[in-house]
Amino acid sequence: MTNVKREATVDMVQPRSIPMRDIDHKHIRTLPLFADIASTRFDELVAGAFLQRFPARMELIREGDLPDFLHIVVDGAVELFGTLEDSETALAILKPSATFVLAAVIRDEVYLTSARTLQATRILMIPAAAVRDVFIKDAAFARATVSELAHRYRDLVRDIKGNKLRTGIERLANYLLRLQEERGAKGQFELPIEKRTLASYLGMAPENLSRALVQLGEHGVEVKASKITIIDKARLRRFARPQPLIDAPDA
Amino acid sequence: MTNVKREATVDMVQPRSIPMRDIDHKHIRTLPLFADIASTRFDELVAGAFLQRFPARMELIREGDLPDFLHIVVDGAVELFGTLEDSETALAILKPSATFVLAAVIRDEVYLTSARTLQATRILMIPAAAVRDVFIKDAAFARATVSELAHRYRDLVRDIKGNKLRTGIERLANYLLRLQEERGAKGQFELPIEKRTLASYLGMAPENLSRALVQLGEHGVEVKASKITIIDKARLRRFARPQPLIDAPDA
DNA sequence: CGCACGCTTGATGCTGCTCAATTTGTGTGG
DNA sequence: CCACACAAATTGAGCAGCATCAAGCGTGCG
Repeated sequence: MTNVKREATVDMVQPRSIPMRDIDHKHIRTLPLFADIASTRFDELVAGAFLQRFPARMELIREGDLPDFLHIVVDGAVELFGTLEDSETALAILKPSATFVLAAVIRDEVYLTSARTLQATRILMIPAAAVRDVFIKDAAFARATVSELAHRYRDLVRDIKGNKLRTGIERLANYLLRLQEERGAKGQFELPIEKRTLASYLGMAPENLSRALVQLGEHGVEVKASKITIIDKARLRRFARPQPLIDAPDA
Repeated sequence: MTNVKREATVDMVQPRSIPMRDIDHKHIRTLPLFADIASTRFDELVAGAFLQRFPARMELIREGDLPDFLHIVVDGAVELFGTLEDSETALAILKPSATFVLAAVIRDEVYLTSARTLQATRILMIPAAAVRDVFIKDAAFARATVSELAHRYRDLVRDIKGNKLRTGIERLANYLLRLQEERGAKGQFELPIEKRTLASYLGMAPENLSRALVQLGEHGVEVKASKITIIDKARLRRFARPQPLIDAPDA
């Protein structure tokens, strides 16, 4: 269950930092979190925001620190992970337009998780104080925040259920089914992240993920490096027994 | 990790139901969720609310159903649990003044968890539609909801970290330390819930909880039935290695 | 008093972790 | 473009943690 902590291979790289007002923020504006907010309030958030580009494996935040910024993944991928002594475990893999550390920012309490980039990634960083300020003044933003948090809360509940009620290989099988849906239900697709990260997210040792992928050969899956082919979806579903209240049907 | 589902022993008991307007709601009014809400809005919530008394082991809600009410534990205790086929696992143990299914009510989506009473319990039930309505109209309530949800979210994150990074006996040791703090740091206290429920919450089989309690005899704990005595707290802490970012220092 | 249920204890086996060795893949510099 | 260096992935062997099955014990309640 526990993986040894990896050190970042890239230290002290100065990420490029661009003031938000200089860039196109139409896309950000359309995110559910900001869609209904008043324009003046949105400008307030944007005023102090920065879009930063980070290389892969860069630690973005560390658990225990107080939040300075709300983070939004613009492109790339981010891993949220928790540590205990020198073990760590992945709690979530975040893709574009996901926000993170919203709960810590709103409560102004220390981060419970650390975060690192999994690939070259651009992050929009909005000053925490501005978020809390607009949150107080703008009811639409407050409501959107609730909706976002409730959504995240439900994701965590599903994760916990899966972790406690299924075996590792079952979690893997369901993960592959979900991934296939995301990729437009095609039979063949690539794993979007490294296997060791996936293993950590699924709560298993990397060695066991390897073995589990081999085992799924018996259940309609073919694996070649990071290329997954689902040969017999019905068979895989029969093995995985996906369940709507665990396997995330909601957006 | 999985426990066989228990059937409720009490069926079809008609719980006593009392319209909220007839009872004392000063206490409810002071909960963080309602403290800053406008009086007229609070009356709106209370208008359709009911205080119901349930016997032990009564199923209150079932995962997959749509939310009719926001629930608040007035006294007694409630278990939130998730099921998969005929296994189940406890996700949370709720004590007085805890609210539950807030996320489902706000998003108007199906419950992800079921709930049952662990003892005779009174629950305040506020119609879901009223909650959503006031949530839209009252910014203070919206903000309080965020704070509550963010708090719950963080509790779940801590649970996941503990589940993935510690062994069962370590989770137990830390649970006992936390319980002792709640009970005013006295050396002796009672387990507040049945051991089988505790086992499920801690993610272990009831048999293993028994054995784990015996093992903790080596680490400063004495157990007699449900009476726990912490003989040597320093020793127990040395074994448990509690960690603030997992073991809930925040309210 | 006896039955039911929760708890305990023992025996056994599976799941999945750990350690170690090898192979594969990837990024870097020549 | 190739060679090298390093990280990731795979494979095997052994073992710890924990579930399961089974039997016996204690206690509260009808």
